[in-house]
Amino acid sequence: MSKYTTGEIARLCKVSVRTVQYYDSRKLLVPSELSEGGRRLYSEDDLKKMKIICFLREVGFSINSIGELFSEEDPGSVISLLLEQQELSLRKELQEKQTQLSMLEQLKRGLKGVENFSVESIGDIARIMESRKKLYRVRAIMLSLGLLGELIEVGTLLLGIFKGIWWPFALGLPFVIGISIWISVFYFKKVDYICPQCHHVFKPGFKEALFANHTPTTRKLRCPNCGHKGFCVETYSEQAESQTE
Amino acid sequence: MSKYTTGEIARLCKVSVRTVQYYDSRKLLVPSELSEGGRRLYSEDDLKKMKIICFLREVGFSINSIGELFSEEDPGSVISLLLEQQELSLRKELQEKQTQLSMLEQLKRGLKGVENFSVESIGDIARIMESRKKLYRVRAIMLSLGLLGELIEVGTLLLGIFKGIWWPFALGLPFVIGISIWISVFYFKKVDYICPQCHHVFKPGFKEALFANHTPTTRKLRCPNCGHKGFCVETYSEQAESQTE
DNA sequence: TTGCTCCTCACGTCACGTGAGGTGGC
DNA sequence: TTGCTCCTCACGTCACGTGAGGTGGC
Repeated sequence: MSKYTTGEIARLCKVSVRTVQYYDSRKLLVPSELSEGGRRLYSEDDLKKMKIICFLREVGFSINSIGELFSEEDPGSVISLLLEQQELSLRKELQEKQTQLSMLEQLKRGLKGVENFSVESIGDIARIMESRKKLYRVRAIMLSLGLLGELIEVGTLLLGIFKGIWWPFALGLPFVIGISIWISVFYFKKVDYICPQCHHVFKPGFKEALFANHTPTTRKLRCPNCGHKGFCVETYSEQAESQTE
Repeated sequence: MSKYTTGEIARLCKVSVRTVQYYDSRKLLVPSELSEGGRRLYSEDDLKKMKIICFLREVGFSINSIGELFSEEDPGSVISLLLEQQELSLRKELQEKQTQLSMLEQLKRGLKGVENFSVESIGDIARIMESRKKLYRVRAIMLSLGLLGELIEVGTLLLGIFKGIWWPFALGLPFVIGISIWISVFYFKKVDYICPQCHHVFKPGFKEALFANHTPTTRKLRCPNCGHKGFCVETYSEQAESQTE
């Protein structure tokens, strides 16, 4: 029966000598024999056990979990529980990494559009990213309301053309106009803008915002803080949030 | 100008008080003022900085990296490098988690097929999983050689039938038979079996293996260690590997 | 005065890595 | 005898968490 030294076990299992020693200190894999000089001597069974330990570590189990598994008199009852737990935690970590990666990508894309970078730009982008989700909801509400208006308008118009009944259209028109105005005001309330120059967050005048040159996510405004006039990125208004709370 | 206490900063950034204190000790976010009683007082700018720090931490940056970014006089030159590094490490971690998860799934599936579980069963499954990749290669070699044999046989046969030229077929036949035999021996050499009873890894006699009842990955054999006769799982032979090294 | 918040040590977590200084075994 | 391996402390890593014992501020 051949015996393995610490270094041999380490090499055979592709780990460091320190790891083998550490598993001894944690009572995970205590060598079955010690030489007269106090050196660890591992048996064939020890090697097998070490390989199982290393495999379980590769799958992500903690040393404590592996220890439990080996010390349990009925490992069959523990193993399935451990597997379920581990799968859950792995899925969670996977999800987390994916979220982090997508946030990183968004940050990268956001920084590409920044002309003169400063650390505050990161704060702007973080704010934009966070508010993006909230703005999606706001825009969804706007869109559905707008569609409702369209539906009423077209419906009553058809009713007038084909059936000669015009009073629903007459009644619907001011209603639809009302919805349109309400949508504009609602959106205006929910939205702030970030100055690309001084990173100040502000709400422009209603008139200025209404007639300003704009893209889907920016609007050309003058910053009330530094006076810079340029395309300011739209963001969810924090005040709007605290009002609803 | 309002000032924030440690607890307020913590609440606004959704971290613990300890974390805020820790960032102070790490010189990441030193409060801009101290009260007479020695309490930390944070300014509006401090809050903004803390939000940026928390955002970068959510993306997975280390405290050291964030510290570098803030202490650099030209952060623009550092940020893109940091972003690249972070993306690389995130992709690596993601890959790792995915590998772990798929290994866990394989382990779960493997354990379902085990009748009486013991910790050694994990070792068997680990061995099977590891050897699976290697066996794929072995089987690929066998398959391509087998196809070559088929091709020769069919080709020369057609040549005989349609052109009346039979000597290639006569010459090819023993060649193809030779290939077949060589394939069997080659495969036999590369493969060991695991006893489901005592987890002993062994190589059966060639004749026994040839005529034994089998499935694609198991074969009904008698274990030379414990005498148990049952379906043993095929695994890549470690000896075959050390011979080729 | 009473809660509540905050303060500073200082140790714990997790799985080892990294020396330092000494020794076993071929 | 000379390398090489192995031994045991003991501290470092990473980003905090968790008390303990004391105090500021409303």
